[in-house]
Amino acid sequence: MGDLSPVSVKRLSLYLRCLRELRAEGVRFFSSAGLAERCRLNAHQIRKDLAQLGELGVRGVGYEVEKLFARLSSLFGLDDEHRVIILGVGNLGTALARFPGFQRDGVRIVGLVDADPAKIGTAIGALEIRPPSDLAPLAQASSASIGVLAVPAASAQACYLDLVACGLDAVLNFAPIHLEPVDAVPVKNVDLRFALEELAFLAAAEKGVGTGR
Amino acid sequence: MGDLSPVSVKRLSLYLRCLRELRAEGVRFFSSAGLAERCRLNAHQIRKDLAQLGELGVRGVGYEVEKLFARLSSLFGLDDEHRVIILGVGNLGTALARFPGFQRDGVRIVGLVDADPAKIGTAIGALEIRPPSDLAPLAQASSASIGVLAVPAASAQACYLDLVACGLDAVLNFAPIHLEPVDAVPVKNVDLRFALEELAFLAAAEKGVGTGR
DNA sequence: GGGTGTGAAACCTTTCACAGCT
DNA sequence: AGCTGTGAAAGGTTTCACACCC
Repeated sequence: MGDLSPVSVKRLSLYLRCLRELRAEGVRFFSSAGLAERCRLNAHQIRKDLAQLGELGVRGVGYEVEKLFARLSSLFGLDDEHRVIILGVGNLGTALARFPGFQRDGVRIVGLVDADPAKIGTAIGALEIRPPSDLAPLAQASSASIGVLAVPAASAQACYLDLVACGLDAVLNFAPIHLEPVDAVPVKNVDLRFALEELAFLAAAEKGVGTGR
Repeated sequence: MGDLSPVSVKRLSLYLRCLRELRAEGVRFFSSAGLAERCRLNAHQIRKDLAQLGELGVRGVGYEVEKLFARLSSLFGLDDEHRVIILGVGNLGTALARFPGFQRDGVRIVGLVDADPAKIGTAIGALEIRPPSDLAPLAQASSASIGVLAVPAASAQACYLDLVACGLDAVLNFAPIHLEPVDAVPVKNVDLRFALEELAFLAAAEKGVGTGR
């Protein structure tokens, strides 16, 4: 089986979301065409994506919701819960800690760490904010697998290295700086400014600005 | 000149960030190879991307920082400031309102809107939070071009339509729901849960879980 | 010499057509 | 008949090689 491409993984994640909806609605079977309509892609692509994971469908019938849900959950490692530690509990860190999507369906936040003495000891929901010195024991005790960086750009690289040292498997970085991956610990950089600039381009294009036309 | 592909636009935005750094460092000229090293891409791709925008470089010499900076700024419509209105001033909206990248280099937040009566009248920085009924006059008075949705998923589609009705050019959506574009007002959906799931996949792959190997 | 711009080659992704199973 | 899985075609993107200009 060939490796999945990142763009394919992104779509599979979308399918998983749709499957959650279907499950909640009590649907048991569906076709690629039906799913296509729900997530606005075409049926060909969905079949290609799913076929990569093995023969999950039944010809002439379609796909079984539970079976595919189980397959995708296991693909994303979501049947064995991912434990997440957030570094940096400013506005963004707080928003992430409270974001429902970070506390559901195979993901659980198990730690909040911030260097600000004024914040240490306070809590968000049921989770207390801990000092950086507690990071390593916290990571070990909770067997966390994912770190989230919501710290200023200046400290992001150092914090990333701390997370790597704690043995985490992957890091999600919100600091507006490109982190260099080390030791095969993958980083996903989410740069909000990039998203805004992409949009600025679309907005400018709408008006025909800067395109030379 | 053919249209720029989204993936190309994303890279151009990255180049622009690097150019800001180079400008700050007082550099006046650079080569595609030099930029490649700085942003970890290959020089071929950079030249291809930049060549699409016209003959910006000088053979045997390289690119002039100021010239390219001006070209990219105008491409993104950033020389004429983009004015941004944020809908939904919860944790995420507050984080965005305070995010430095949303208040710099051709982007300015000009309005905060929230339906919560307890928030209306309070301020973030110099900006007062206004009720939804103020949205239309606010958008008009400030000639805003970009709307940011940081509202719950349930109200996102309705809020998007409100923004469209106000004549905005593009919308950045953080609600975990896919918005259907209408009236050629482009939407960029930023789903934080997707980012996390992509990462969960990478983390799981590290351990060889769910891949069948 | 040095570094850009560009057409061709290699590579990957998406779309299509249809065989094959129920 | 209906819908999936798959090999082939089409469409894009990235990489390469080299002509061209300073």
